[in-house]
Amino acid sequence: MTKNEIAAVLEEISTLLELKGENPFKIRAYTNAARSIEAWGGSLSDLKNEEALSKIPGIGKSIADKIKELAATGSLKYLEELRAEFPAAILELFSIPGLGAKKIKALYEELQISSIGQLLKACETGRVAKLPGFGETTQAKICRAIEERARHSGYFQFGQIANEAETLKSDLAGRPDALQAHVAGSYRRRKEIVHDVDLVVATRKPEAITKFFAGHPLVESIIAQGPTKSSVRLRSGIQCDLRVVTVAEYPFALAYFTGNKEHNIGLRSRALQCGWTLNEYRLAPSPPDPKAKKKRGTKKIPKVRDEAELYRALDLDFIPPELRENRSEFEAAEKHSLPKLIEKEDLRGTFHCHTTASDGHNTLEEMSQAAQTLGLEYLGIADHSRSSIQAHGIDEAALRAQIATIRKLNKKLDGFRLFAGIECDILRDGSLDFPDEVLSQLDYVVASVHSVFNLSEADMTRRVIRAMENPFVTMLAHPTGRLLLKREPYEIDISAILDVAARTGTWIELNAAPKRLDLDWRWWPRAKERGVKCVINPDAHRVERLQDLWFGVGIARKGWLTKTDVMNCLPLGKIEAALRAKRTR
DNA sequence: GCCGTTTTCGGCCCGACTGTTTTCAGTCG
Repeated sequence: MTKNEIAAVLEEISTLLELKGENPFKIRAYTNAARSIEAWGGSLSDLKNEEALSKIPGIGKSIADKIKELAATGSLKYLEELRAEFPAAILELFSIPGLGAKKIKALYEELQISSIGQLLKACETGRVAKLPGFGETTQAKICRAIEERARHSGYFQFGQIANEAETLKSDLAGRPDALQAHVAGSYRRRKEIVHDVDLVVATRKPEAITKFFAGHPLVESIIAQGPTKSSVRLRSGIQCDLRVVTVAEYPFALAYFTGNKEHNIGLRSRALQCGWTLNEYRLAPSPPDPKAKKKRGTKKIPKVRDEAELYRALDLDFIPPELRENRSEFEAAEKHSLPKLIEKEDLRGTFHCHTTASDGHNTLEEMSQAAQTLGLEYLGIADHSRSSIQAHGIDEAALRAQIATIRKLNKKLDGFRLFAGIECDILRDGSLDFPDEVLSQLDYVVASVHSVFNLSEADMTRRVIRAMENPFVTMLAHPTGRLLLKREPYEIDISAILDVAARTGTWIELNAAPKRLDLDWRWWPRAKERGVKCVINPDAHRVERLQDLWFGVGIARKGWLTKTDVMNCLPLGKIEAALRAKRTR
């Protein structure tokens, strides 16, 4: 049972309690616990440990017991009992926008509807519209939502919607009536998966901005539209919300809609301690609470013109959006110990790229040229090794030829350097796809798993560790093999992998391809603690995809990394020494 | 069900929008 599966169970309990009409705060306690587990950086084995469990915020005795039962047995009696009270398919009704617990309960109790199929039928025969609290409009909306649902899942990789988000932002910012415009929400926090795009615009003419937004060519349909808030569906299928505020309200709205929710609660409670209330529009004096035994503070409310001043007002250093996940950023901001996060400009080169020699779409020369255009000082070429048949892996002869070409090209290059590497398959038993004699000819080796994903956690961990113990292995690529929204990570003990990385000096890749973003940002603070070095690689199979490095930097920032944590921030002169040093450790 | 520099009991974020109502409940973020 993985961390995310446990979170999913807590989420399901919360939904079932909602259907039962339980105490809303109890329901929220389960949702909070689920989110808390998801966001938590620890490993699964810690979940069996009572002390570690009780340190996770939002988890008390009752939920801790349930998690222990889940971790130990893989099932939970309490959940089974709850499930028995409703038909299994009823939960899928929650995926229809506009349907919540109350409406689903009514549909179930009045019309015995417990699946999307039954719901569609009932809408088509007009029975839904006759229920109290429903109507013709609601019925038609449900029909449309069911059709919409068939077209997309509602979840998107960050990279899939980045273009739309940036286009809308710059088009809105370009309006003469827009005084400020920004993308907020999970996109701004650089979450790997987003399910909507939030935009905030400051203006004196809300109607003009709203009208422009609703008529934008990227907008496919309008979901809701009011004086300050509009929701639309974009062509990609993602929902996009626009909030229109005044200039004075803008910093509050931007912070509020950037979130995340737990971070906002943290900000609000800090405001309360000062005797203020914080919402998406302003800081205001807290209304007197007749029940309060003692008076709260009544500090004078300072002027707030931007987000930094908002954080300052709450006695905090500015917290970069990527860190706003309620994972100890408040403590660090209070103690002035937030790290100076890595910036895009800090990257000097990168190591994991493919060419037409294996399954890439551009030649060595084209990739080299593109890297120089991006302003990089070096580029490592790591084509697939011979066992990766599906990726046209190269054999020893082709590899030797590529090494020779790279050495020759380097003689012509000035102020830029190509490194000869390989993305070497880690075979089933943890041995590598080429013998050491071949690997020793290269400048570096990227080791990765591309086959036999279904080993047990112990076997997979042993396999990867064996590869990492080879001194010629410079870095471990995409350590969990996940493909976001497509393929689950294979079972592997990342905590153990990080220990071995620390011991052997093996760099761990942050694969910047938006479908991977692996190793996950939640692990990086732990990696850093143990002195493990990161390398941000685009895994580019064509020149355009070198730009994925940008996504990698976002995730590295989210993992609290600075430029000293990331090997490819080293300039050319130092990276060569670092590559050599890795082999002679 | 969780939590505590005000607390072991009594709080727990709250505003926007929609649709069905005729002053508000439900949903969403």
